[in-house]
Amino acid sequence: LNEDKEPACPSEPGPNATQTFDWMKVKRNPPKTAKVSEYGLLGQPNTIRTNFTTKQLTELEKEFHFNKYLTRARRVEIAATLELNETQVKIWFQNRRMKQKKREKEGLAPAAASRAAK
Amino acid sequence: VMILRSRFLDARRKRRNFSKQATEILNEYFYSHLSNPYPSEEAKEELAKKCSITVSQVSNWFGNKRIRYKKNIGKFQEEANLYAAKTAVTAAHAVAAAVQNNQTNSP
DNA sequence: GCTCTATGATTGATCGGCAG
DNA sequence: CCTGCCGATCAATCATAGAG
Repeated sequence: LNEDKEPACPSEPGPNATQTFDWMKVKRNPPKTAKVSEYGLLGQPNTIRTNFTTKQLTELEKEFHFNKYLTRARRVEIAATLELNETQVKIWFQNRRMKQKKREKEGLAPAAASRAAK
Repeated sequence: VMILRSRFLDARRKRRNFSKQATEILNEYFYSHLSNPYPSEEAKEELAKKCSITVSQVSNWFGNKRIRYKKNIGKFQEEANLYAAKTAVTAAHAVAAAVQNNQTNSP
């Protein structure tokens, strides 16, 4: 189902200096958050980004305040309650921790920055 | 769908476009490093300071730039040539300065 | 003033590397 | 060998700023 394949790609030296470097070719594998069973095997189960519901996010957020890290048991419990994979719960906490760290960092730097700016 | 509207909670999304000067600096770096537009943490901090924005904003800018650039290289061709020429000039100046410095310091 | 595009930010998920 | 975490990044999307 993929029609990649550009008219020219290998060594296509454009007239100008702009070439096609490796980073431009990087392709991420599509999310495999699927549980390929259910519904007739069309080819496209869940290769898309999951949209968490407000309820799920609220619960996850609540749990995060309780514990920044999950135990295997807690993860299984939460995943079942919110109808998510253990992986999704795991990844959510991972991202949440990074977000937390980013905020703490951004929350302190401005003080020094505003000093010189203003 | 009703769930998606919860996005309104992001009041901080009241973004403000970066100054033209900041964008200029970011683009100069991007196009002069087009073979690998991934600034190190140190480079990001330096760019952030020069642009008067946060390091996160620099990261966001490069993230968006890289994705959008490769999504439609043709659309940025003009911009790419513009900055390529600009950096070529500054590079020439840098070389000239280096040469002169070399002559006066290492006889 | 409104429609359409450019752009900054957010976020679920991936990639590579490291530790256990 | 396998699993979780970190840091960085991707990729799609949201919401607004700005161009026409």
